[in-house]
Amino acid sequence: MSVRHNLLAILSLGPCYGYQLRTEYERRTGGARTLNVGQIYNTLDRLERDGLVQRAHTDDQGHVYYQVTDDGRVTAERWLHEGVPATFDEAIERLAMASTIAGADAAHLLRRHRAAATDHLRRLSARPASPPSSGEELAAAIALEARIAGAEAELRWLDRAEALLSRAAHDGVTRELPLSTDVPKRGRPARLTS
Amino acid sequence: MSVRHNLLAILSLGPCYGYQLRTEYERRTGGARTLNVGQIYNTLDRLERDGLVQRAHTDDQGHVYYQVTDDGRVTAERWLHEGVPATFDEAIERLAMASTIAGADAAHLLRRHRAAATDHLRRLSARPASPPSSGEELAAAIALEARIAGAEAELRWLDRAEALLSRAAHDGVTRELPLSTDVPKRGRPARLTS
DNA sequence: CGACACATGTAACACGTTACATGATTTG
DNA sequence: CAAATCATGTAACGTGTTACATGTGTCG
Repeated sequence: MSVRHNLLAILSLGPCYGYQLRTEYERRTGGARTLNVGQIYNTLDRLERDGLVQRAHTDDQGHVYYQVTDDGRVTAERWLHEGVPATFDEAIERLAMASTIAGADAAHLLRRHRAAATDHLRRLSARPASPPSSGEELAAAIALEARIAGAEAELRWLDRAEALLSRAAHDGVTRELPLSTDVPKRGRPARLTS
Repeated sequence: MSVRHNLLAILSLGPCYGYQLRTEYERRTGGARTLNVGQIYNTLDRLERDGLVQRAHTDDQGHVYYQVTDDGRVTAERWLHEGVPATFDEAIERLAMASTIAGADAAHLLRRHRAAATDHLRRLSARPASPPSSGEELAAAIALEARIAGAEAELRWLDRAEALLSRAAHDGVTRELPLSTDVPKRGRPARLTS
């Protein structure tokens, strides 16, 4: 449910065509993942099937634009702001995407994530840490430590992210990224002359 | 590729029937995830299709046993010991499973994980941390910090896991879990008389 | 012209998830 | 008998991944 929601969130900024979504996706996720182009068209078909996006116009260069429906806008909004991310990875995606979206309350989202992560960590730490006395308990202890370390990491990351956000605000950095306006040029790229 | 490999690793300990695999899976992963039974049969079919397991005998109670093929044994072995887990989650699964398997060199696996994680963290930290001056850089910085925090968590977890393993060895805890021998009883469970 | 990036799409497949059907067995 | 668990399976669906086909426009 990740690519799907990310694309929907981008489309909520305005109509895009498929190839463009790939660029926007990478800009807004720190270039962590690169999307196979085919998957974009796949996902657009599925979003359309579910009534979250519609085909819009085709421009004079043949770009096929899609736009969110009302349903899609609500869904994107909910994905960004409601509920609690189930995994660290999902939290990252949501916050990175939210930080680039005008109107998204990244600071609020961050606080909600932190509350959830704190709670999660508290629950994990609640169990008594008597040393494992069987192979089964040992495996469980190893897995439990992993979840604890993950929750701790999430909290530390949220602190650093908050610092980044407030520093950026202080420096007057405009957080929100509008859809890119520079039109990619087709054809073989000019040779680098460095 | 996770359920698949875990089931294969369990089967490399000896023939199992489907429902049994569910129990073994949960014992060996700290009960983190509970598997829908249907998925077991699904996965067994796919493993059989790929020549990694075979149907074996059916016992007098109707339990349908599966056993690994030679290919399957090699694949399980490789999954546990070769290569480097791509994600934190995969590292957890592998180490927890390996810790319960006789003949698996958990300590060796752990050292390899640590080397990979150290390297990964070093690469992530290499980039200059000049404060982001655009929304795009901000998103990238947030994502990067997440990856760094995750890598740090993995290292800390590996330290704790190593401590758990060596403490268990010192305490004489038998790490390896053989396939459970207690036969589950069918039928409605006896009422708790606490 | 040939290489290469932009651009759209199709088809097949992998894995995971869930709902459902079916039946045996044991307890209350 | 009714309820609950053990146990096997089937069918459908969702997302992600990849390979492939096709075509356009530009640079060298």
